Amino acid sequence: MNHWLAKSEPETYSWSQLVQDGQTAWTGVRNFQARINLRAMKVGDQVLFYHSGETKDIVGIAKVVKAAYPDPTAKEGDWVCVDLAAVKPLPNPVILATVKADKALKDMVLVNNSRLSVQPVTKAQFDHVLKLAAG
DNA sequence: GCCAACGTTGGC
DNA sequence: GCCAACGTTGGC
Repeated sequence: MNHWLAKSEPETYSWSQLVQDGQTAWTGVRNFQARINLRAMKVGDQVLFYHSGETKDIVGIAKVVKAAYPDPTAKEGDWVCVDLAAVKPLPNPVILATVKADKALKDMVLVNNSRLSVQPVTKAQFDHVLKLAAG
């Protein structure tokens, strides 16, 4: 199983929206690097849900419920999306400053390339974030 | 509100 | 095919 981090501005699509919807099509990704990651996603992979902008924190865990398929919102170009479902919120959201300050997470893509909207996360990083979130 | 980082576009 | 200019994103 692989682990990922998906980024969204709360104003655009928030974690609470995902919880309310149960699951959603993760559309609108128009970035080559992110597309590679989308295509590598398998059903059952776990995804950290990160809010950029106001709060800048990892707030919940989602999972892939449908692997990459053509993005219906793409007018042109070979873009894909996946379906994500909410799994559970983190007991304590992990803010970006905490991630940055933690040596175990210094290689996270979130730290080094925060603009990438779909990022790979190692199992060690994933587990560490969960540990931080547990308090 | 500013600026750094990154991606994309367009002229050559 | 290179690179400058520009637009966008996101952290501060």
